[in-house]
Amino acid sequence: MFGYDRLHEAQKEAIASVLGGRDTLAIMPTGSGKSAIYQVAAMSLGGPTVVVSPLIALQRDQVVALEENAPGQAALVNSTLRPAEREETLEAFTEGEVEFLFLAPEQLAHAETLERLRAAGPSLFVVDEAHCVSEWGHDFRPEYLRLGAAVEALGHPTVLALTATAAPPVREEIVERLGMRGAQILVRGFDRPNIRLGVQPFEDAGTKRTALLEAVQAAPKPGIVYAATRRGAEEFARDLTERGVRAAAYHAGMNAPSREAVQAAFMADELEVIVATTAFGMGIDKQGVRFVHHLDLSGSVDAYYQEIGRAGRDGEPAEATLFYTPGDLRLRRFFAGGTLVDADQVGAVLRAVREHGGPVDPAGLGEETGLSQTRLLSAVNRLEEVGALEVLPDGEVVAVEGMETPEVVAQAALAQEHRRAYERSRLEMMRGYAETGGCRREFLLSYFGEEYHPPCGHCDNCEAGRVQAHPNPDGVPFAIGSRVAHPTFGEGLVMRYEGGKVTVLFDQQGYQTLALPVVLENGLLEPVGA
DNA sequence: CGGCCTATGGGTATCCATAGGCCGGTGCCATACT
Repeated sequence: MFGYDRLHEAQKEAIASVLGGRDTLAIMPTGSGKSAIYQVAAMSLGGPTVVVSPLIALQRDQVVALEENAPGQAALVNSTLRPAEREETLEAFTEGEVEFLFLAPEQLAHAETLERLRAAGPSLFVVDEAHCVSEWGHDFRPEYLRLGAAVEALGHPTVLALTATAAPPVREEIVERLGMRGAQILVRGFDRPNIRLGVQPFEDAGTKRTALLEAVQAAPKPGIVYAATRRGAEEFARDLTERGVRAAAYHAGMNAPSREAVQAAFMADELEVIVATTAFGMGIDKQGVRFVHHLDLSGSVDAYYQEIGRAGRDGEPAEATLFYTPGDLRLRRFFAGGTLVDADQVGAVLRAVREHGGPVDPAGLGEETGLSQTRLLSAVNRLEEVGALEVLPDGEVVAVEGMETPEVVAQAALAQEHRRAYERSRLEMMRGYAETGGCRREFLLSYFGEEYHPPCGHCDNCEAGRVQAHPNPDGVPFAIGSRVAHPTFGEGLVMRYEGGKVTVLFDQQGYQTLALPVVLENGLLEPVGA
């Protein structure tokens, strides 16, 4: 029906899991046929399917793809529709005339829309690009944190979450926030052996920039350069053009037609190099990208791996080099700070909600509390996390009875502190990648919880002969993947060993790297559980 | 968080030192206007 000759094992396993009624999280690389999983599962199940997708462009791509093999079976609902079209689409879905309905999480904030989806009796709820729950939900697109409530409101159809990249804590959060029950987690194919990994360290930004300009000029193309800021992307694209490279910038500050034109030109090989902020990439499946270089480091290893994963999709040799100066960390530290709300602001929001009595739309509390929309949502999310507020499916909030204000505010502040610590620790892991003397592939794969025995022979450190064969696994005091407890950081998961240090992913504080002699001398880590 | 820019004060140097403010990434949606 969808034009596939056969399915590979991972797809079959995921489909079988969904058809068995199990909530399923499938982590598989782009191009491995994640769409086939939900398409085949959806057609084999009785009821219709709701697909949550973060970008309108992705929703359109999916509908176009389905239109070829299952005409009339897919539709989308978003803000670009006229009221009459929207009405017609929802009607068709409720009547069972359409199998697939694509929408962004924000759509589920309408009580009426949610009710009509419920009336359709969906049997499958798909969350595409599911890492957005964890990456975007906290401050940027808070509706991502409400998807679990929407699933409940729809009568808990089977949940299928799909993503290409998710480290263990991100997986955990997806499962928890979506309210997945007895979740089956399937992980496939993280290693991309054809991508050569490297880092080029520099003392100052100017020298680094010139070196990257020269590297791009000399490199086989097409390729992608990631920059941290819009201005940085534009200036770098301009300098490449002056050097005779067909290059253009891509970022969210450009108007829609320019963005589309740049992307189309890159896809059609009219452009050799695209210089982009993080705005570029989701849904891009271009085969012959020969390099993904970074002018500035990414905010996390998760983001970095996703970005370099756009190289070498054809399996042919490709390069991923990070051009690094320690000063790059500055801007990332700022971003990792997130939207800060202090205890007073959290308290003000809680009081405003209580004074209101019944359910209230938090967006309307701006005047009473004197806070911006972003801060309001941030405060609401923190209060929800500590159980002081309940967020209804339509986004309105009610105060939970019987909670002491000072206690709640202190807890919410602590929750925010943990979130910050986690974000900071993720950035520290990115710095760890930039500064490691070990096998870079082993570093990346262990970050994602995959066992790998270095040397890989295809990263700068391995090529320079700096990497020793893997230390005897029996020689380490705590097995990789085992749980340990620390007197101040609490419990965590042992991630990796390198150069006399051990990295532990703590549940509350995130990634911490500890000096092994100190740990052993002072008995700082204790094994936990069986 | 910290580099960069501008304003200010001191004081008369073909301006310097310092303080303070500004800026920086990702997209949905609703609303007002042409």
